[in-house]
Amino acid sequence: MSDSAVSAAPLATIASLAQHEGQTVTLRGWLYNLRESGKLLFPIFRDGTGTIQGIVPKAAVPEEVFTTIKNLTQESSVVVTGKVRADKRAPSGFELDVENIEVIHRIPEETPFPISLKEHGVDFLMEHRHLWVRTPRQSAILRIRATIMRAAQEYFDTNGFIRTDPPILTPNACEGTSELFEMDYFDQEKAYLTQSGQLYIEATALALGKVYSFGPTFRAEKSKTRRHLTEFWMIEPEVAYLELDGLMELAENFVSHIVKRVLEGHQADLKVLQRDVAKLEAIQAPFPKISYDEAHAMLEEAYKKGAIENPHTYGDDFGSPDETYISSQFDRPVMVHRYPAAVKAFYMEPDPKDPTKALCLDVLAPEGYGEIIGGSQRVSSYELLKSRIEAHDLPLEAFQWYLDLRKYGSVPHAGFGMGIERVVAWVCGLDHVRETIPFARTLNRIYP
RNA sequence: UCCGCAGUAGCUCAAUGGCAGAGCAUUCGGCUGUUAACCGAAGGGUUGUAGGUUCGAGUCCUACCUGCGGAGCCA
Repeated sequence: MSDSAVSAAPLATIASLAQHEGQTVTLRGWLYNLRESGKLLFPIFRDGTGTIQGIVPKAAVPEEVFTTIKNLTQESSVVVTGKVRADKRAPSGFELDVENIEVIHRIPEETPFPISLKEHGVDFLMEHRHLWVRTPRQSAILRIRATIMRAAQEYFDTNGFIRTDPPILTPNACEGTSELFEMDYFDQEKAYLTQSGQLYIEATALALGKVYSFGPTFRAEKSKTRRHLTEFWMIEPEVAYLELDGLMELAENFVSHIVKRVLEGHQADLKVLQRDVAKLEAIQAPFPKISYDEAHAMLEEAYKKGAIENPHTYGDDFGSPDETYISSQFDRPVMVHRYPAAVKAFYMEPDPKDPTKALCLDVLAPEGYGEIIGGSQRVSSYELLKSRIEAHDLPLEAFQWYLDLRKYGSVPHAGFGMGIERVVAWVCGLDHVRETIPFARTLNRIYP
């Protein structure tokens, strides 16, 4: 096991082994699992890009190499040298004929790696999230998350948007509704963690035309559902002179682009997740668009057929089961627009054709995943906005700067926010958003 | 906050009010094509906490703690 022998072969990653068929390469990673059959060992290695099974016949390697591998423990870190060989029996199509190994850190058997290959409960896994992320499934999700974030930014960056990041510490509620995380801001003041950058990017949109923000947002709501985190990432475009129709077009092109990028780069990961790829391939703009009234009619029909448990009251927002039903009726995301203004935020522009409705949209992901995007055209009239702020009992002083935007060259403008974790959950086919972020923050967990 | 469910070996789970068990993990032994390998053996327990009922409680009752699922709210 000389170091020179180990380092002599060129470095490779497991994901790129197809390019190294027949060559001897060096992999740097960890032991994922070890099976043995007498004088034959089958160590499976992982390196963050994938997994590969090594083959170690006792007769083919020095005694010391065989013994070292035979005594390895799960998740011990190793540098392995071996020859890449195509093999039909291997799930990835390739195997590694191990020639040499260097153990970087061997986990003692008294303290085995806690996460075995067998089934575990949610609480145990979340308690060991720092180790859980090593498993193939979790790694696949995190790689797809990275692509979704990159594709989202790429779409805006290549379409003339300027990224302008709003503050994370804010002086007041953006919408005056959700619960906020509060903290002391030096001596006299309170500060709050942002729940949306929207109001701030309305300001930068009027400066730069097309902008977006991307960062973490915080909600102190005591929600405990598969769709909620207390800390989540949101990407929000805001565009001057954009109206509702244009906003819907932006949303469908944006979402289609993201799904396309995942399909291009993550076939292997989607396979690990056992995702039905055909369902993702159907995600192409344009998306179906229905009004709140039409959605309400669908729900009435569904209730008559017994497809949903409770009737939907006209005028109310849609509940979680309502959204799930509506979205499950389409093979691509459905855009629901023009909700009753009364149930929506104060800053949404009323529909000139029916002022009781707001020029807003929700995008509901298919397969019952529910809302991934919420957005609207914003009130552009100073007087209307001022009266709305007052009607919602919001402190006028705090919104003075926001009102200024309507005082100096106000224009129609619109934007939306997309929750990254919900998109990851949908694209990966997961049943809970806690697996979509490296370290989820939920109502009952802030560790690890 | 409300409704429902659950806490037993490191993990996943059994156990009619009557001796606390299995699989995996760990250790030892066997096996040259295994795919969460398999076969044999060993070690491993204050049954979430505090009370109560009972001859006897993992099991029944009360309170609390922790977690899970759902609702509301939202992305």
